[in-house]
Amino acid sequence: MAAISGGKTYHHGDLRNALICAAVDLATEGGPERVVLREAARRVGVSPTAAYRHFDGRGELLRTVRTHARCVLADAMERAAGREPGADDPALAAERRLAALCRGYVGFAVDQPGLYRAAFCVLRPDGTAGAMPERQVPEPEIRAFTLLRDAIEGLARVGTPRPAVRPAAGAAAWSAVHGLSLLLLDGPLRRLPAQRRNAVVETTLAMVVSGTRAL
Amino acid sequence: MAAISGGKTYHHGDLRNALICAAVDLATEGGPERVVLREAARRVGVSPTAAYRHFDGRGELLRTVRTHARCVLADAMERAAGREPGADDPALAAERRLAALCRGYVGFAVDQPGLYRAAFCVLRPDGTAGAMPERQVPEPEIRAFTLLRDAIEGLARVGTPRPAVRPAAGAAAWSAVHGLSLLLLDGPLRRLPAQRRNAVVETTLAMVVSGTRAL
DNA sequence: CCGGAATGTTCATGCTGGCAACATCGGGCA
DNA sequence: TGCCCGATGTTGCCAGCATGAACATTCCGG
Repeated sequence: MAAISGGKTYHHGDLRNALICAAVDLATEGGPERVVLREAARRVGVSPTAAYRHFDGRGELLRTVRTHARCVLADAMERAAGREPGADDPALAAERRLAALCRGYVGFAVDQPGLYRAAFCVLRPDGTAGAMPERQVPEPEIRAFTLLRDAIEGLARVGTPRPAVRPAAGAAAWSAVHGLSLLLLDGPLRRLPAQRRNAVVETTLAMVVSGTRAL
Repeated sequence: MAAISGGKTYHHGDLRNALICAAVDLATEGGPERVVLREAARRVGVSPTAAYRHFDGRGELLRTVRTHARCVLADAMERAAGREPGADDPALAAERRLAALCRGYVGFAVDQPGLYRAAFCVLRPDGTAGAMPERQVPEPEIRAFTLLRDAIEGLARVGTPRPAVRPAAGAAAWSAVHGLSLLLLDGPLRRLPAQRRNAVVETTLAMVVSGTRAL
């Protein structure tokens, strides 16, 4: 992250990484719209156009930040689930794990609003608004989603009365925590005092868990 | 919306409204970030700075668009609920109404992605990132939310076993449909074929309805 | 040791938001 | 009736941003 020598050389040596770090910092501070090529370059101490040697443009840089943010989010969820004490009843344990993952999700969003928003910012493919499906890269799986889906599957496996696992159940749970996070961040639930906020989170989690069970 | 005479006069006569219309069109086409003062002015055929006579700046214009979009969203929800056939069983009717409202919500988001995103875009208060709580205008109630909350209250009133209506239940339901909408629009559920998308919507609705009942 | 490929820099273009000074119109008041 | 002032638009200007072209420097492999 930091260059070894203090002596400034013409070549930075690790510009790409340095730019990513700066951009992540920017996103952390002010969300995706704050991720600005010139500012990232400025912080690294390099001319703006230098970034073009390593990224196609602002979009590419933002995409990289987004990938990083998604990764950090999933890590936070796993950590939250890891802290959850086990339970003798496997069904209870599965429920607790799902709830813990969701809590981790929302907690990350609240603690790191900028990064969270960057994790799900929309990225215009490019200026050409034409047809051309071209790059049909299926887009790497988002680990946060995988975690939720697996937790729900686990819930279905041990649950009583062992509900059929609907393929869309993961998306439903994800919708709830995602929407909740955004409403808490920029939405109308923004200024909720911590106490009330917690109540909303727990209510939503209850809805998700029992709603999933009933699917 | 349109000026009566074709003859261009120095004074537009209804610039504020014309700008709002143009801005709404822009939002419809490309979401809130597309709402650009200069472009709106250009479409109306007026100089950019003229807009400053009617709006404090881009933020004000966007805020107006947002208000409009929220209103249109609520209208769409009410229309969707109105189309829903009644039921003899009041509990069933209440459930149907809630589901219909939710379907209207998501349907609007999918049909009008730009407007929907504008309806919930985040608006930096102003450049001054200082303290100064100042304008504590409690922000007008969002009708879409009110509709959901009332529907849930209605559900609780006639439901069996008549669950206590949790104050946060509305927020939970809102979270689900909001998150679902965003995941469908820009999120990873973007490219879902209509059939699969419908399945996800219905599953989420089922989760909301039964999850709310279990609260 | 040297020349090409990487990597950075400067310069230029075109977009945006925003401010100040100036121009024009139109309605109310003497 | 006529005139003046405020509302409304305009031109000019500046700063910040994305992006591309042409040029400079450095590093590394043959």
